Amino acid sequence: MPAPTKRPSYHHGDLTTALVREGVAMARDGGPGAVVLREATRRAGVSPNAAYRHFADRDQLLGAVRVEAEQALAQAMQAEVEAVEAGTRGSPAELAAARLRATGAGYLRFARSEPGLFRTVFAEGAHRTAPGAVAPSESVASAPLRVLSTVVAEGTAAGLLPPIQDGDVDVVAWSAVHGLASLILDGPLGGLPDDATDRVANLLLAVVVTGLAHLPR
Amino acid sequence: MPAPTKRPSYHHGDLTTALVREGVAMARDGGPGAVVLREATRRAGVSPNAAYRHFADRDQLLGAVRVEAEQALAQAMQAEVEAVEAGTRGSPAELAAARLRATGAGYLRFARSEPGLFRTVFAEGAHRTAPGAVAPSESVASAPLRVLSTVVAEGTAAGLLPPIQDGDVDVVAWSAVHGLASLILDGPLGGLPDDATDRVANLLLAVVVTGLAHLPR
DNA sequence: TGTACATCAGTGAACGCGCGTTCACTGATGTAC
DNA sequence: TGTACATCAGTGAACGCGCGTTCACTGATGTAC
Repeated sequence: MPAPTKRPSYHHGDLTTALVREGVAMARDGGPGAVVLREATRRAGVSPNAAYRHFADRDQLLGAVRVEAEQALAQAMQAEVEAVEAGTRGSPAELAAARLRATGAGYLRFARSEPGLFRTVFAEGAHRTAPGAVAPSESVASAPLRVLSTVVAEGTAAGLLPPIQDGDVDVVAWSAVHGLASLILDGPLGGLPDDATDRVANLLLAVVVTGLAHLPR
Repeated sequence: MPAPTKRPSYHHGDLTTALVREGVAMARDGGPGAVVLREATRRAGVSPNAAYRHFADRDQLLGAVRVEAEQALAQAMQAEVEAVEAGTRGSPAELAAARLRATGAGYLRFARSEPGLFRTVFAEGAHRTAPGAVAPSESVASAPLRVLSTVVAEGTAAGLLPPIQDGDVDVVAWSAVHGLASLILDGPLGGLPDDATDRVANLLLAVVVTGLAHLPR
């Protein structure tokens, strides 16, 4: 581990960015609990209380880290979706199905390759809202949800998915992959070998897309 | 809050049981993080270190609490499954489908009504296993998984579910409901009004059962 | 271009927190004879 | 039935931990005139 590089002047320059960057590094290694304010300042080569010029408290720093993690997740999903585009084949509905599966596959890939960041997205208290708050489809959606919603909208337009209450399909699809990710990361599926995990993931994606497509209309 | 009742003798009598009971109460109120060893002894009217005659450390106490939570979850699922039995109607496959949906509904009901206990079942580190550990279907299954597996086996026998790799259907079904539960408890769906949650839950259960039933064989 | 001064971004030292856990000890219990 | 003694289940006091956070302060910067 490199010693914190001496900064040239008394002022850091961009401590806000530096603290978030160090926070993301900690989250990547150890999840949300590992995002420790004092450690972030240490790594940035600054005294602990310097952080309070930039964040009201530790929770606000964690919030900023969470946003980064969320964007990384969205990018992983988007990348997987766009990979489908390449070999365009089949009917619009078939393409839409492939893209929907890819969205889920990207989600699962990210959860498995970046467990710390994934857990950070769902850090305790991060989503605590007052009862009766607006549904996700009605509020400003998070970046990952926006990726999913777009793909779902295309699937609906292509006739693959049923034209039901806006947002419901998103929640169903999201739940399925999120559950598998959770059971792998923090549940009894953690010890599953990679090939079994892949097999189950593919089955899950197939079941959800098939189930949505075959729903009574 | 009642003061700890004076116990008649120097010896407690059944401190192990008492500590687990208090631990469960704390978990119910605040999840796994709220299971505090010192507080458990306080409530049992005993000095903190007395706990160490019964548990090696705090983690072992939490483990005992987790087992209780797991059994409560299994009971909630089982109760919902058995409620279906009452009005027997339709083909064996239709009955099996109803029972499978009931299993999921019980899971979701428990997660929503006992969030603290539900979170405790999946407490951090609870399921941490060495890589390459056995799959859940091969190991001694947890009580909730046993309930699910039984219902899935019936569904397979009834021809509702595809005869694929043993355990895979369980994981798919489990993932779906677990994901919704997680998104509600710790994710962005927390603020959803009850009726919307119910609607989405029913949709999810329908999609999974439909998807499994319509899978290419 | 130079200076006065408000403002901003750091420092250094210290707190309190409440926990899990350990040490050396004592009161109560049950069993062998 | 009584006593000696090993064993078990509690007590009381104390540690160290590392954190988040606050206080009073100082060095650096930029703007008005």
